[in-house]
Amino acid sequence: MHTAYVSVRLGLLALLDDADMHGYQLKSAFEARTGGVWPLNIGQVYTTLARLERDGLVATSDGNGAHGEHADERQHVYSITAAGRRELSDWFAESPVEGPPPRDELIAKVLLAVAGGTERALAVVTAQRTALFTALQARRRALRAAGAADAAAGTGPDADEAFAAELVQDALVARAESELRWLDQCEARLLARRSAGGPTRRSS
Amino acid sequence: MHTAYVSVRLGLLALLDDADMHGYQLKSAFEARTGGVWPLNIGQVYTTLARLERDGLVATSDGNGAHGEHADERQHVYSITAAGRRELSDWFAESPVEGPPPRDELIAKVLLAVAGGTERALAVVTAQRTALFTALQARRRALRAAGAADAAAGTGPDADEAFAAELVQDALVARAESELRWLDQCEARLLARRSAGGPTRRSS
DNA sequence: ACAGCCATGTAACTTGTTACATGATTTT
DNA sequence: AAAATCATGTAACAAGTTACATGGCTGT
Repeated sequence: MHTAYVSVRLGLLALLDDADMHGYQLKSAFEARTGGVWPLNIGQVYTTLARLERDGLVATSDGNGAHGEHADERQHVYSITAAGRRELSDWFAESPVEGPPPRDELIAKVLLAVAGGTERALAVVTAQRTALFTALQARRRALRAAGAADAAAGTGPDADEAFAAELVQDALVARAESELRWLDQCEARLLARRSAGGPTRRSS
Repeated sequence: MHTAYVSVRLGLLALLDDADMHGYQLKSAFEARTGGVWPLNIGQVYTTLARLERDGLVATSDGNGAHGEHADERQHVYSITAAGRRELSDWFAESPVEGPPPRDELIAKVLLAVAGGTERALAVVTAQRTALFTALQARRRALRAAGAADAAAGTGPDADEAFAAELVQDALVARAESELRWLDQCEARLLARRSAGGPTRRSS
């Protein structure tokens, strides 16, 4: 496929690769697997499943096996198809960096603030840094909490979910730290530029 | 507005806040401002401008002022409106972390690979790390090149573009480094989990 | 009876994205 | 004259997202 940023679609596919499920289960599984940070509207599960079925990546069957008769209408079980498995393994193997990098909100904000002049850019950088710092502290707290939950869960039924939560909090903390460092770099470059007599307003 | 990830829409708005332009100029300006890493299909500029106009965030006028008569049809100049400025300054002020974090391709890939078992997850982590490392080296080279270009441009006409390229390469390098560190963490956690007798396949 | 969860789905909409058609102007 | 660049737009579709309608089942 040629479209780049498709987490829900391939996420559902990955869950179905692990086990056949129906829509409602997929919602819970998706949220559990992503440490609870990515809520998924149940409606989207069904729209996405319909599109996956349209594209032949999943197949549906009634829950009661092949009884036919008056099989329970409201229990559609989805399974991944061979084509779906192919698509999924392509996704897992695929390099995360081919073609242009995904548009990032923070990067876009800063770069485009620079278009409005050095002063505006500095203001935006400062504001974003403050907000990020607060968020980072919250994430670190969440990480400690996740660690405690993980220890408590041991190898119990919630261990998988706690493990996922830990991984995702790691990632969010790492990202926030990297963004903070980048904002510092931006500020330094902007200040250097201003004192070097650079443009304070866009030239053309 | 309630939709979260809108870089093109607000990007064009930010550029128009700096100066009135027509569509074709916006394409060049957007790409210049984003250091050339985010190419923008010219068609999208016009669709996005049409939507911005529909929403009252930009206004259009013919290029020849208010002549009326047979003003050049093919030179539409767009300007930001008061409502547009409000929207834009909201965007700049807005915290990057309210509500759930954006779905990230790499995080999603790893978390959902974990759903398929520890071994699969380890394979994905390794593959992604190798690819990322290669990309990181390329980015560092690009950054050195951007630095050289910046020095050469001085305060000339290309200085703005070179400056933007530098900022964006900083960001991409920082992100890649953070992702690499995270992948290391993931591997460590996965290995610890495996040797602790954790599940190698999803339980239910 | 009622609240709340389980379960399925649809209609409507948003932004992002590209392929295509069209023509003017400038450069070679 | 041909090629490249400037310039504008439309049609069509993908994926994400939510509000809403519908009903079964379970516990109080």
